[in-house]
Amino acid sequence: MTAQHGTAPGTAPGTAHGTRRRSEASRRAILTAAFELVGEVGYAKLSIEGIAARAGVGKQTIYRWWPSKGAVLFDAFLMLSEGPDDSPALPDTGDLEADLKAVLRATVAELNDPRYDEPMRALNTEILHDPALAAAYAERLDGPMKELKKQRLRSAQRAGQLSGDLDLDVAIEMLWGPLLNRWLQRSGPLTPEYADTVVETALNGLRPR
Amino acid sequence: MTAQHGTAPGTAPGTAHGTRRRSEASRRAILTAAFELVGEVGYAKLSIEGIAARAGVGKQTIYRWWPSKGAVLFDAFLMLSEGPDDSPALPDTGDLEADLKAVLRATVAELNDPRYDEPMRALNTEILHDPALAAAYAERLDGPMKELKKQRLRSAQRAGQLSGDLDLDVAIEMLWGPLLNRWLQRSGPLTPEYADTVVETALNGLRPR
DNA sequence: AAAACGAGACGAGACGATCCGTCTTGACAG
DNA sequence: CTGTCAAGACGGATCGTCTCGTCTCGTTTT
Repeated sequence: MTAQHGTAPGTAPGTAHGTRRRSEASRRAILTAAFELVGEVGYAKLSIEGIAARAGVGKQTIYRWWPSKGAVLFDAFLMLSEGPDDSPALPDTGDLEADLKAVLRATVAELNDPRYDEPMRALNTEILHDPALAAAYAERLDGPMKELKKQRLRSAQRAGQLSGDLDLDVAIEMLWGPLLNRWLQRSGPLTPEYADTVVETALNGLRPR
Repeated sequence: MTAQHGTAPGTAPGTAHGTRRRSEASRRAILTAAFELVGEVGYAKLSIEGIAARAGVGKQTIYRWWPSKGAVLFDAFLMLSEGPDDSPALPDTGDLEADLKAVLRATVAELNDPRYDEPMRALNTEILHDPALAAAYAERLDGPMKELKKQRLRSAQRAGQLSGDLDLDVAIEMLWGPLLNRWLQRSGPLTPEYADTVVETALNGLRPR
C-alpha cells in the first residue's frame, strides 16, 4: 500500500479482521494536490498544510499514511507512472545508434518540459537526503525503466554492436549520466544535439579509432 | 566580497566613500559554523538562526551579507577550496588511462568521505533549485576544476591518445557524470573499481573494437 | 432480516514549538 | 557622524501532535 519506504508492514492496512477503510478518494486528492502544488509554488514553499488544504483533507490524514513529504511526492510520481501502460519496450530497429539517439532525445525533452521540471527536481531533492527513499526510487521508478534499457542493450550485444564483455549498468550510466548531470546542475545547455553527441562519443569511445 | 550570486554589484561593500568595515572574523565564523552545522544536523535542519547562534553572531549580520542560505553554504565551500593551493594540475605521466583512474578514484574517495558528504549534498540541493547559485557554482567552484581536467585531456589529445575531434566537455561529463549520478541518487556502490571500469569503458567505447 | 454496537478513518482545526525575515536597541569603531 | 556589530523582540508561516465530532462499515445481537 503506497510506498511508506521505511516502515515495517506491521498489520498491513487492509488485512486486519476488525474494520479499516482507507479513503481512495483522499489518497488520490492528496497525491494530485502534491504534484500540482510543487509545480506551482516550487519545492521550497511546498508544505504539508498546503497540500492538505488544496486536497480538502485533514493534515492528520497525510501524517497517518506517509512518513515524510518526500514519500508523498514519491507516491505522486508512482501514481503518474502507473497510469498508462508505459513499458512499451524501447525502439529496436536494428540501428542501435539511431535508437539510442531517439531515446536520449526523448529524455532530454522530458527533462526540459516545465510541467515535470519542478516536480522532478523536488523528488531528486528528497532522494538526495533520504537513503530509504532513494532505495524505493531505484526499485519502483528507476528500476523498471533501467530494465528496458538493459534489454535494448542486450539485444545490441547479441547483434555484435556492443562489446561482449560490457557492464551494462556502466554503459547505461555513461549514456544517461551526462544528461542527468547537466540537468541537475545546469552545467550546460540540454539540447537534442547534446544527446546525439553523447551517444556518438559513448559508442565510439574517447580514444581514436 | 563573497558570492552574492544574484545581486547586482551596486556599491560593492568595500568601495564607498563614507565608512564601512565588514568584520572578517564574523564572516569566517559564519561560514565555518554553516559548514560544521550542516554536517552535524543535516541539510533539513540547517537554519539561519542555528548558524548565527553557533557563530556568535546576530542574524542580521547574515541577512545583511548573504541573500540566501544557499549562498552562505556556497561561500563556505569557496572558503575551503581557496584555502590550500589546490590547482596543482592533474597528474600527467603520459599514461592517460592510469592518470584518469587515479583522479576518478580520488573523486570517489572524496564523495565517500563522511566529512564532505552531507555538506556537498546540501550544496547540491540548493543548486538544484537556484539557477543563479548554479551559475556561481559552475563559474567559481566547478569551472577551475573543469579547466584542469580539460588541460589533461588536451595533453592526451596532443599525444594522439584521444580522438582529435572530441568535444572535451562531453568527454568530461562522460567520465565524471556516472560517478556524480551514482553518488547523488545512490544508484549503486561507489567504489574505486567502479571508477576504473568507467575509465576503461569510456576510453574504449561501447562498441566492440 | 433489521437494529445496535464499536473500531477506525475522516475533516477540521487548536496547540506549542521552531524558524523565517524584519526591525529596534545600544555599544563601538573609523 | 555613519555604518557595522551582537542581541533579541516581533508577527507570520509551518511544523508535527492532539483532540474534537462525524462518518462508514463489519460484527453482533435481537
